[in-house]
Amino acid sequence: MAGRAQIAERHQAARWRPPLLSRSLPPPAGGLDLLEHIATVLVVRREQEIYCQDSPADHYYRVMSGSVRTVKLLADGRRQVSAFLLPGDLFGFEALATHDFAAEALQDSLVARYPRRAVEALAQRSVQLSQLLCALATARLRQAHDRMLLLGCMTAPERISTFLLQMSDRAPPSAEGRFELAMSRRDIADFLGLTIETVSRTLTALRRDGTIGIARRIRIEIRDRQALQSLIGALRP
Amino acid sequence: MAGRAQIAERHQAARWRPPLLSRSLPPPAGGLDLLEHIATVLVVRREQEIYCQDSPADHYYRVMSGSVRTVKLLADGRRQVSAFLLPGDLFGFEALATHDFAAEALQDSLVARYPRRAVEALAQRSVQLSQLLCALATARLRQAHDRMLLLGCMTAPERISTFLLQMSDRAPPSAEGRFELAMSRRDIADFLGLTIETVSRTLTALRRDGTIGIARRIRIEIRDRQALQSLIGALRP
DNA sequence: CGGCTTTTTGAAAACCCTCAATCCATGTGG
DNA sequence: CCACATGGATTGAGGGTTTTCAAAAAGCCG
Repeated sequence: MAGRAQIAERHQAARWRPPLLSRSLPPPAGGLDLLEHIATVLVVRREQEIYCQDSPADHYYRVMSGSVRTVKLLADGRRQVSAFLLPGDLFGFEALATHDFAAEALQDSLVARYPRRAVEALAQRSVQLSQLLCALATARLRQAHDRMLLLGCMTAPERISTFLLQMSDRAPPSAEGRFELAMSRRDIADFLGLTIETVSRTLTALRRDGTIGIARRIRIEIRDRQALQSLIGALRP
Repeated sequence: MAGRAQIAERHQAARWRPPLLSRSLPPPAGGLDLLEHIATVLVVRREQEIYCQDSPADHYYRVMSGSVRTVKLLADGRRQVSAFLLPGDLFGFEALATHDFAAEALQDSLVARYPRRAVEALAQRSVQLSQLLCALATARLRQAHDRMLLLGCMTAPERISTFLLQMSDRAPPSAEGRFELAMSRRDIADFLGLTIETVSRTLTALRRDGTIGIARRIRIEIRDRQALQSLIGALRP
C-alpha cells in the first residue's frame, strides 16, 4: 500500500492508450518554456501512482495529457482528494521536504517531470521563473481557500454545483458545457467531503429536473448553467 | 458594513489595555529583522478591522501582541474564519492583488505593518528574505491542507479536539495545557465549520468527562491530553 | 455471455443544525 | 455597591440533511 512511487518511463508504454479527456496541450506559460529543457516525460497508466505520500519531494510535475489526482489517505481508510489536475497544470511543487499527498493518474497520461534542484537553480537566475513559481504557490493557496469555503460552508447540492461548474470551466471552451468525468464517484466524494451515495443522489436529482444530462455515468452536459449558478449564488461574498 | 479598514495609529491608543492572551513577542525569525526598519506599529482595539475583504493588498502584517482573525463574509451571512493569528505570526502576504479575507483584532493588539513594495524590494536583494517569504507561503499552504482535512473528513468532536490541541501547542510552553480563548464561540464555530451550539455542546461534553476544564468560558485547561489525541488518532496518515 | 466492479436506489439511523428558552458574564446607571 | 440591562453562551427539543447499511442495477472486461 505505502510502496514507493512506481513510475513508468517512456519505453514502458506498451498498451498505453490515448486518454479519454485528451486536450491539446496548452503552450507553456511564460517562463515555463525554460523548464522544458530539463523535463523527463513519464507515461503513466490509469490508477498508477506518480509519487506516494511522504516520499521525498525532489521533482516538480506537469500534466501534459490525461489527468491526475492528489490524495491523502488516513489510518482508518478515510481519504481526501486534494485536487484534480488537467493538462497544463503543475503539481508537486507545494511540498516542503516530502509530499503531503500522493499523486495518481486518473487515466493513461503523459506527465512531465522536472528535477527540483534544477528548477531551483534556474529560478535563481530567472526572475521570471521564480516569480512564476511564487505566483503558482499563491494561486494554489487561493484555490485552497476556495476549497475551505466549500468544505466549511456549503451544502451537498452547492458542492456538486460548484464542482460541475468548475469542471465545465476547465474543459476546452469548444465543449459548450459538455465534458467527461475522468474520476470515479468515490474520487468526487472524497474531493467534496461527501459520500458516494450523496454524490450519486445529488447528480440524479439534477438530472431529473433537467439541469444536467448524464450519459454512461461519465458524460456530463450542463443544460441549465443558470440553475447551477443560482444554487451557489448566495455564497458570492 | 463594507467600509474601508479603519486603522488606529499609535497616538490613538487612548484606553488601550494589555491583551488577555499577551505573550512575550518572539524574536524575529532569521531574515525578518530586515523588515523591522520599514515597519509601522498599529494599535488596534478589540473587534477593530485591520483591513477589509477585497481591499488592495499593499501591506504585509505581523502580530506583535494580542491576536487577530482572518474572516470571509458571504452574501447570506455565512462566515468563514480562515485563521487565528498569534504574536509572531505574519499575515496578509498570501493575497494577490486584493485581500480574500478581512483581518480583525480579537482583542486590543499591536500589529506591525510593512509596505508591500518595500518588502518586495528588500526580497529582491536578500535571498534569505525571499526564501523566507516563499517558505511562509508554503507553510500556509500546508496549514490550508490540514484545514481541508479537518473540514472535509472530521466529525465535530475530532474538530474540537484538533482545535484545542492546536491552541495548546501555540500557547507558551510554560502554560502546561492552560490557555485562554481570545475568540468567541462564533469565531470557533466559523473556524471549524460547525455551529456555536455544536461547539458549546462538544466542549461541555469534554468538560463533563474530565478531559478538559473550562472556567469563565474562556479559560481552558487540558486535563487529559491523551484522550484528546486518541480522539483524532484514527486520522494520522 | 458471465463475473466483476462501480453506481444507483431505498430505508433507517446518526449527526449536526435550527429554533427557542434559560443561564451567565459583563458593563452601565442609579 | 447593587440592580438591571445586554449580549454571548449553554441547554433542550425537534427536524433536516447526510450518512450508513443493504440490495439492485448498470457498466466494464475478460
